[in-house]
Amino acid sequence: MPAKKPARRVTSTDVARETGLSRATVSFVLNDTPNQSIPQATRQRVLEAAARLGYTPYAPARTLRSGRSDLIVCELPDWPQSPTMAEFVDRAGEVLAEAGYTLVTHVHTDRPGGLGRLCAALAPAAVFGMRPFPPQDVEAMRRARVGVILPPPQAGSGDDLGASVWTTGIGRMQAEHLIAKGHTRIACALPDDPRVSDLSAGRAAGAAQACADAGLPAPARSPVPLDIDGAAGVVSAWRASPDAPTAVCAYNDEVALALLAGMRRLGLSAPGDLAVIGADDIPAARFAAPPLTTIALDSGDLGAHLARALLRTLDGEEQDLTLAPHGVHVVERESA
Amino acid sequence: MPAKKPARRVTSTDVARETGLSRATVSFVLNDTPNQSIPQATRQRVLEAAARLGYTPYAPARTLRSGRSDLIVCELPDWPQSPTMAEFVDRAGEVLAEAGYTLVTHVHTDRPGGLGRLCAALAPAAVFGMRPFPPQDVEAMRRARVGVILPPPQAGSGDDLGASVWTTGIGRMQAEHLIAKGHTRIACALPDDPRVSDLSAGRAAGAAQACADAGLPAPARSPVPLDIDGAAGVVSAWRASPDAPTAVCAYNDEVALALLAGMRRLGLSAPGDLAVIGADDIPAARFAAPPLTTIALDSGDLGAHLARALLRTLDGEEQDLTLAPHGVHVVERESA
DNA sequence: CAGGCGCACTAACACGTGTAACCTGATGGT
DNA sequence: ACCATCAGGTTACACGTGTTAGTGCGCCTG
Repeated sequence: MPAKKPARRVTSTDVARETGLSRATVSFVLNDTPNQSIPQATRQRVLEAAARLGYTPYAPARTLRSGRSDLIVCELPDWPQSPTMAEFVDRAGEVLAEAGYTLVTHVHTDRPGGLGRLCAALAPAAVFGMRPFPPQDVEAMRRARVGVILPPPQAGSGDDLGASVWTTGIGRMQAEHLIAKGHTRIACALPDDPRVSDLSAGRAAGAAQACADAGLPAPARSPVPLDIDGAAGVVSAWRASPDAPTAVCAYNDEVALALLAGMRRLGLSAPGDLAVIGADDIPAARFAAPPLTTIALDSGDLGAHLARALLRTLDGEEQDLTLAPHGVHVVERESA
Repeated sequence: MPAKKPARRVTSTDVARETGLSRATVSFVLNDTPNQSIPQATRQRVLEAAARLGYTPYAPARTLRSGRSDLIVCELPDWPQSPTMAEFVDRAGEVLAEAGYTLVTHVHTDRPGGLGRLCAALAPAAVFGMRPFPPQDVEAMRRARVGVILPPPQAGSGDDLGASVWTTGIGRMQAEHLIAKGHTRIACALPDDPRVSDLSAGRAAGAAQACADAGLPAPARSPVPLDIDGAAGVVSAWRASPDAPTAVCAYNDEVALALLAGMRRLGLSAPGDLAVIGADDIPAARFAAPPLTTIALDSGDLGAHLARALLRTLDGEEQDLTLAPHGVHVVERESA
């Protein structure tokens, strides 16, 4: 491997010259364009030359010509990413690759406009994420002629994609588990991180629905600081209140772990003094004291499912995107 | 907002027609090409029309013309991603954006070739990641004329980027902390996940270096299963061995949490019976019992630093990429 | 043997952009 | 009076690809 790089790109013109054919014929072979009669011998000759020269079609030119790129952008949340998330992206990418698309991800930043600039640079066929995009970015995507945007910008915050699976469904399942265990006074523990306020509100709303269905009072919502003393303070406040909750739905496993640590400091333990259920099933959950009961979802399946829905929408079918809560289930350990 | 979408892209021809100027003049204004005399009035007119029409230059065409794209790909590892990771990407993206580049990420998958296809589709200016790329992908990137690849493929696994900061440096600092606390018999706890075997080996090697520097015997390496019983088994085995370790460097916080849980099951506690130090400072670390001492690194700074090094390399400077361990430090809690 | 027809292939255009080269008046210097 | 210069533009080409509209040519058929 020489250090000098001539830096000359191998184009389809090169393989045309190599085979003595025209560039058009080469293109027909490489894309197996239908309604073209090309003898097997020629076909072989082209493929061989292409492989020998190491020809790779230049995507920008292809995109320019065809008007649409085969890229799909997935916006990753900046909240702590479980291995779950990697699996989600992995499976979604697999499904999309099968359909000829290429998946790239983009980590969300607080500065708005980043996603918009990205879409201007990529001209992707579709963009999807787990929560609604800021209007500024949506505008940029529209200008970049992005075909499909998920969740759709016009959907209210109540019935969009994020709400259906990652939020409402999870919160509901948390509360249902606690209710099945006999609890009647339930609280919701929310993080005080504003970045996830919409998500946490959604999960709490799901829990509230489950309580209403069971004829129970709506759960109180308390922000929980992510340090031991702060969490202990919240627990003390709960126990001092007139209708003290006996169980709590934590926004996620980290909030739940904070609560368990706070209880430990107060000499309390779960589930006896207070049952705690988390969400996401992060690896640390099983090592907590006591091991944390939580909600897991098979995000691999979810990713594949979502990707398929996206493909259908790209094909023009007006598709409703309310996802069935595929494989979301309770992982029962000891804390609830 | 009408439902009908004419789906016509706004091109620079449109703004030329709108202003009554030629397309070239428009281009000169929008890129403020030097050595062109354009009166302020015309300039204003163009900018205004561009804004009014919502013109966005079409990246594929621009890339095709200029030969180089402004994209840079960052391959994210599929190991559990701490918020740390998001911060790393965020800061790196910020620095690159200042220089006119756009950062996209791609989550690593086990199937090789994914990254290669991505590069063929994006034709990025550079690709960087945290560990060496498989040869198949490197070949694809070379064909796609990717300018800079980090870590460079020819570098051995000993001195590349990943080894310098994420592995050796961290392992060394773990061991140094334990040695400073008076420990002389140290063990290393490795995960049994093959995906991170190279990383964990690097961290263990760093710890071994520190021990050698202090004249201590090389630490034993034990794989730790990520469940309580398995971890407890490893701890028992250590204590039964003739030269039982008094402290252990865990590959990361999750392994450390597993060890703490295993010890708890055995009725042991840290740091009295066995000191445990983790790495990464995940949020759950501070909620462990006892709170976990660990190594944190300011990955925001690290990302910015790495991005700047990448930019220098793109500018042609032959840059050595051994990163100074920026802001890696011990977070001392109670477990060690 | 003229005409029609499928085969194998090619010439030429379009996509949207950046830029080098050229053009046209007006002005200034000698 | 004449050339040089310069402001303020425009024309034309290149980038690499996909695709439409042909173009010869051999073969079959009436």
